[in-house]
Amino acid sequence: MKLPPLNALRAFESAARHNGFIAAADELFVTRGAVSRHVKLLEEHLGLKLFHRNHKGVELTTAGHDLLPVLTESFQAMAEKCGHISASAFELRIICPPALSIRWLFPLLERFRELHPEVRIKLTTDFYGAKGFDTSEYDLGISVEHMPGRSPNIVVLPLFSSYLSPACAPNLLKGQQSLSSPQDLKNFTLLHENPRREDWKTWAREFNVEGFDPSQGEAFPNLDMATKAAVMGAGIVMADMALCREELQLGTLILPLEHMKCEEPHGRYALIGSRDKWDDPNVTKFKDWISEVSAEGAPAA
Amino acid sequence: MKLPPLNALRAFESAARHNGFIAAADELFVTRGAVSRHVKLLEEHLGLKLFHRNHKGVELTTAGHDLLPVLTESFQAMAEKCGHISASAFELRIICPPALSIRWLFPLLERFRELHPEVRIKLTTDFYGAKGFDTSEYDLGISVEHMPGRSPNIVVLPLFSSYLSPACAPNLLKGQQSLSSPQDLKNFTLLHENPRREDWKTWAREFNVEGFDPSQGEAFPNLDMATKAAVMGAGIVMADMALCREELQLGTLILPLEHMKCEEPHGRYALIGSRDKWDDPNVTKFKDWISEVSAEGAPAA
DNA sequence: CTTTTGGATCAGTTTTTCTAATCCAATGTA
DNA sequence: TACATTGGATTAGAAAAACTGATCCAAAAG
Repeated sequence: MKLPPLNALRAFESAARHNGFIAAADELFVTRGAVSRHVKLLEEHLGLKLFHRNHKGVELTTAGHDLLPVLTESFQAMAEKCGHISASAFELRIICPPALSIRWLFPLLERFRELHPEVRIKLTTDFYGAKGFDTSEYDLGISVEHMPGRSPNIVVLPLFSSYLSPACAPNLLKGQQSLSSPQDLKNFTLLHENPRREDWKTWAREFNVEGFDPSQGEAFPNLDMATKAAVMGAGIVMADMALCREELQLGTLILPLEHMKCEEPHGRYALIGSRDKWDDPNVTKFKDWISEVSAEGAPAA
Repeated sequence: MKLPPLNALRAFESAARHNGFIAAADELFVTRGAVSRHVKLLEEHLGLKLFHRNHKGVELTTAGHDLLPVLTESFQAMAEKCGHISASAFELRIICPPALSIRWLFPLLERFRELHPEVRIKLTTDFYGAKGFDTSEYDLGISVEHMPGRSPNIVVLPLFSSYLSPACAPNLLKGQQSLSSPQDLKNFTLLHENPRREDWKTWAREFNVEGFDPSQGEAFPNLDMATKAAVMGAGIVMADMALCREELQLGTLILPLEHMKCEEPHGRYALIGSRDKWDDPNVTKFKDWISEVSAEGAPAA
């Protein structure tokens, strides 16, 4: 079956729903005549009357009653879906792990919003989860990314490197224990970001340090909290230098072994997204903006 | 949400389904340019791309993938429903009880088909069923109708009267038993149409006949069979004179009490239908035709 | 008896849509 | 390397569709 003229279907649907051509005309922003004409056209197309025309308004025929619901449902479904899709065109769903989010991205985001007020950013502050970056849930992700060979439809844009080095509150070193060589670490509590990274271990491996247990100490759900704990003097955190610049500047954290800093060994901070959406306008805006922001002020040089 | 231009939606749906604008253009009987334009328009309306344009054809974006199914389903549903409705416009569903159908309507119907070949008659030969004439299943019904006061949205068009009188095969009266007064009926087997009518009883009441048992005898599922049984000499049927004109003419049935004939006491043969459809073109064609046919040759005058 | 309500209709105009021709880029083919 | 082929984009002009606004009409309400 060939579909009747769609606009005629719509006019009929509206007229039937409102039980009158005038109401339909109002809804569709046209004149009564236009609606009348559309309905007539549809009736001719189908070969039967859809309305009984009484002196007072119209009333659906059996056929009209039969036809109405499927039209209403269909138009409704299409309108709803188009609405969602259209709304999603102004939406940018970003996922960023906690420390990076709260210590870096979040404060910057306001500037992006000023620059592109039409883009509605939905930021999720969390780790990716077991299956890695979920392209159906998020348009972009920001985190430390191991560059080579991801899934083929994932694109990675490197942003900046960061460096790992042990950090602690200055008071911690005012006691009996000194911390001038890595071996001294055995006398301190180590503070860990638990769920993902094994930064102490990698740092130790990187510098071939032995004589302390890099898994000893206390664990936190993310690096932000571990860092805060360090500020409070709870121990020594393997700090991500890009993420605690404020503490370092204020002097609430110091780097007792500053000469021993290694580049994030898992990779670099990067923006990732699906190839599909990589050239979407909003994604592009964000890409451009974040590249600039990263270049301008990020690395702990 | 305001619906995007419907024709653009259709063009996109077709293009997406075929994975190409050319195939869609063929399906919609337009040029490639038209499809291209429609899709572009829709994309502008939604504010995002629905296709990735590669050198070789097109490929749906995430948004496109998201949008396609609801469109396909909706258009499919609408097309199907319109198809059904449109087909029903050329259909006339008539129900007629067995004896009337086989003895009167059926042979005449060929003439109607010649006159209006575009109307597809679907004749159901059966009694109405417990709830009476079902306006949702049938457009028209033909049967004996008690005129006054039916359900308000049922219309009745009287066609012709018929008459009841006992009938039997001539041989039946060649035996010992004669049949010259109603009281003689007690010596014969009565033949009944079982399911609906109590014609013997009403006839007896009509003429105040006593001295025989009007419920005695054999029953058949309809009057056609009872009449045929009478022709075979099985007994005496309360014949509907309009429905056994052939037998009476041929002499295979006779009316031993011809002076005692009563008009169908339940009413007259009539066409009935729902008020809704009473002026539908096909219904009108049938009304006009059957009125004429009835007037011209029906009554057993 | 007049007004109001709700739809039908028509001529003329506006808007949309389509076509047909031409481009363009990539890819396979000779 | 040349060259046809494929599949989409683009454009101006032409054709078709849709809309308006005025006018009609019939029934019902005031």
